[in-house]
Amino acid sequence: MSGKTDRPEHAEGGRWEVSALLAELRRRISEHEIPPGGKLKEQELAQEFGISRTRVREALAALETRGLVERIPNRGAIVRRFELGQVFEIYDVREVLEGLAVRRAVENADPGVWTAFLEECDAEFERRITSGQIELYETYFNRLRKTIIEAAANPVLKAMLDSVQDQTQIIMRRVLVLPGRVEHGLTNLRRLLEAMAAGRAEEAEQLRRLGIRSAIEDLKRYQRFVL
Amino acid sequence: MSGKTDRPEHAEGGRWEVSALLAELRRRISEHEIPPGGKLKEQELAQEFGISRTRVREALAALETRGLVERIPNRGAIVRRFELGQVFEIYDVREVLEGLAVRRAVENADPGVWTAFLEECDAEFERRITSGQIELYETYFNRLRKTIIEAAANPVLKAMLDSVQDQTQIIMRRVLVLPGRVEHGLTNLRRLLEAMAAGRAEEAEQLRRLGIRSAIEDLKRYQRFVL
DNA sequence: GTTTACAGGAATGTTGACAATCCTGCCGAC
DNA sequence: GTCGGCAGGATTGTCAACATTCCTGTAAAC
Repeated sequence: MSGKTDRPEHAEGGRWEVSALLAELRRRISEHEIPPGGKLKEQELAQEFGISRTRVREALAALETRGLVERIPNRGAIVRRFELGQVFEIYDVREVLEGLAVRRAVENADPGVWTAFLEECDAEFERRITSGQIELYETYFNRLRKTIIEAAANPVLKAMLDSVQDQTQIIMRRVLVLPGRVEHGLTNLRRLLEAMAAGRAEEAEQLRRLGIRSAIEDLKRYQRFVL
Repeated sequence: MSGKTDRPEHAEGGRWEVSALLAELRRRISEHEIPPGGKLKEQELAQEFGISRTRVREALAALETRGLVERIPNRGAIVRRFELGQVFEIYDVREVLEGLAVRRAVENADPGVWTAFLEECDAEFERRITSGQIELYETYFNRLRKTIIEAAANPVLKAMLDSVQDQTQIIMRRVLVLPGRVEHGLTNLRRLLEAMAAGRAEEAEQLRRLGIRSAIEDLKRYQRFVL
């Protein structure tokens, strides 16, 4: 929707810029552009975005309460580093939240939406993914997930899911390349979409939770390679 | 020493004061000391706490990301006012989160903890509550809830539950006084504690969720009196 | 009587400067 | 050679002042 500002230097936006900085920092952290433990220097960011340090600090504080950075007094803000145990904690919560989202989505939305996703997920699609184009799966899955959360129509739920997504995006991307993971994920996904298209909300919720647990199992099994 | 803002000797916490202000504001909002829609003036708070407006602003920003206040540009921060629909949205999420907490608590903690709670919840206890001492129920329930969340041992889950608790404390206190609510709640609670003491995690989770849905049903039924 | 324009005051938004703290490189003692 | 102290620079924390925006009361016009 709202295009990116190519030039942060012309400052007419007032308060809009601090949220732009916030979104940009979220992206950089999620995309691993700034690695865990990386420092976020206030002056640097202030200069880059053409705003004052005070406003940068505001964005940093917001990132802290979102759990993306850690602020040590007098030592600045660093990108938070997640222990494996914390990832499991996050996914324990994520499992029930995503399940709720799927259930509400099935209850609210037209089944045709899910049928369309199901048709898109055909043999040719699977062949292309399993032959190496994993980013295809990622794109497809993110699109589906976004549609589900949208259909769930619960802003509180959406905010919490956004938060956990930010915190775990990188690590789950690493899980995607593990042997057999996408195949397993696709099988789960088809069953999930079938249940959703058929309007079986309870079953869909359970399948979604199963899919998440399955991914976590793979993470546990291969944790030495992921970290 | 003769300054207007001579504070006690332990006042040099630096960053400690801003979190103290944050906690105090959280309390005032939760306790309805500042009503929904009430304004939070920066200068007033700065003077009361003997700190600068900049730090007050920091606390206000944190409250905003926690969803407790609403900040309108150039018009200041007001305590957020919840529509009934938003309360339902929050409780949709809260249901699955509290359920998860109970399940993990049963899995982690010693069953004796729940037996103790169960014994405390006897006929005499119920008589005193139903004869008007509703605050007894509230205290007891909050204690149990805190124990459960503690036992669940998941900081991410705890943070989210704290957040929803802050946002709904007042409205659920109003629900407590509705006809038959505490009686209904106590019955649910006993069954829940029995399941927990017996180590039936799945059943306990379902019972906890049932209890929350039941409270929400009462809220729906009497919504004209609650709002 | 109602509406509109406008000035005065009050509150918020933003900035640059100053103070406190921490990290780094260097130097001398043992 | 290693350890501890010690400036000097860099970075964060805090503040008061200035700029901007919004609200309010007053008065004139219709």
